[in-house]
Amino acid sequence: MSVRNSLLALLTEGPKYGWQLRTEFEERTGKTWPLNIGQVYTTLARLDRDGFVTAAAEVADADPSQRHYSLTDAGRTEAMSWFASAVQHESAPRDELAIKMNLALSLPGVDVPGLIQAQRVESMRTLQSYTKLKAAVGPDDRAWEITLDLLIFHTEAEIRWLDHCEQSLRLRPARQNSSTPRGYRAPTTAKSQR
Amino acid sequence: MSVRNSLLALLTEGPKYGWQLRTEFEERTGKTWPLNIGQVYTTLARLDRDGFVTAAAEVADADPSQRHYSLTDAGRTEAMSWFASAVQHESAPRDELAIKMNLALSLPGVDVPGLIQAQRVESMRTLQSYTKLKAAVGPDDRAWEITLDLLIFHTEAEIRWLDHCEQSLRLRPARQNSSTPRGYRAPTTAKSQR
DNA sequence: ACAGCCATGTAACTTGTTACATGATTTT
DNA sequence: AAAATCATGTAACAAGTTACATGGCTGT
Repeated sequence: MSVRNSLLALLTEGPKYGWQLRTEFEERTGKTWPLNIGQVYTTLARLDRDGFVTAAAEVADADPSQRHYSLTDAGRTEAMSWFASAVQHESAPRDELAIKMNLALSLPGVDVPGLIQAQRVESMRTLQSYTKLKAAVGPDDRAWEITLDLLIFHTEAEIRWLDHCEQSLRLRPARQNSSTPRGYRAPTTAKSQR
Repeated sequence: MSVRNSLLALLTEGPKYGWQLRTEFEERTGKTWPLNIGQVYTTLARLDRDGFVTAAAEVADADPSQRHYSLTDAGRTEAMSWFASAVQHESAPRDELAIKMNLALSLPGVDVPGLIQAQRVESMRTLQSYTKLKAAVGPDDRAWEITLDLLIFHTEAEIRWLDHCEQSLRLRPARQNSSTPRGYRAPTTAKSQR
């Protein structure tokens, strides 16, 4: 929903056209997340379909090649409620790293220490690149600065967690999979279950 | 790709059927992310289409109502390379909270301190629920435990970041939007620009 | 008999995303 | 004249997700 909501948010300032929305989105988020121009148009079309925006007929001094969109009442409400509501993390998108780690620990033959090390190398590389970028941020560019801060905080948390996992693994090595599947419809001929 | 990769990973242990895949996924990830059974079947169908799994013809002692799938060579390669590669965070999915904060700061009329406070309340509520859950984890359930640890680390990082933003805001309040859009095709009749 | 779980699958939809086609204007 | 930038849009696909339909088996 990020792109969708972002376009609605930008349109609270007044009618804007597709190319402009992309430029403003990228500028205001510190150029962290490039936005494909095609996606702007598909998203605008869907917002139009859903009644959140309409093509603005009259915009003063507008280039005729620019198609401006403006918020409907429903669109304005939607944008406001986005800002008013907190981002949920409980029923959040599946965390790929956590899932991977869990499965790696429960499957035989996966090199868990290797996985941890590879991920740590990658995360530290990422963290360093953020740190370098942050040192080069201009004094006025708060967007870029706080975005980098969040990314840094998250990456640091991830690295701490990797250390944590490694230590847990040292104390209690991964079992070679003795889990007995439960809860399935047992074959009538009892035996099986590897 | 999380669901897709997880199913491939689980199938490295041998042929399994849809319902079993759902149960094992949920058990091995600490029941953190419920997996709709329908999604298992749609994902399996797509994996089949893409040549990563095939319907396993012969599984000993199998209930005829259970349709087992097994990995193809391509599927096994895919699963292995998932474990071998690090999760990328640089070109990562757009962080909704960072985007929201940036837009809120750059738009007039958004109650940024209110937004921060609402998010903090939510994040602290989430953190507390994780902490309570962690206290109740059984000694054997490493999956659940490390998953909770990651969620806790991430949530703590987020709260610290919210504090950080608030302080930045105190030092340097949000401007009432004096940004002049640049880089667009200027209307021939110079003037405009709101 | 009926509820509930095990088990399969399909249809439909959402958001994100890219590749492609088209053309005007501006700069080199 | 060619290249870059501004500007629009469509087609098509990936992945996630839910709602619905269907049926067998198990326990009360």
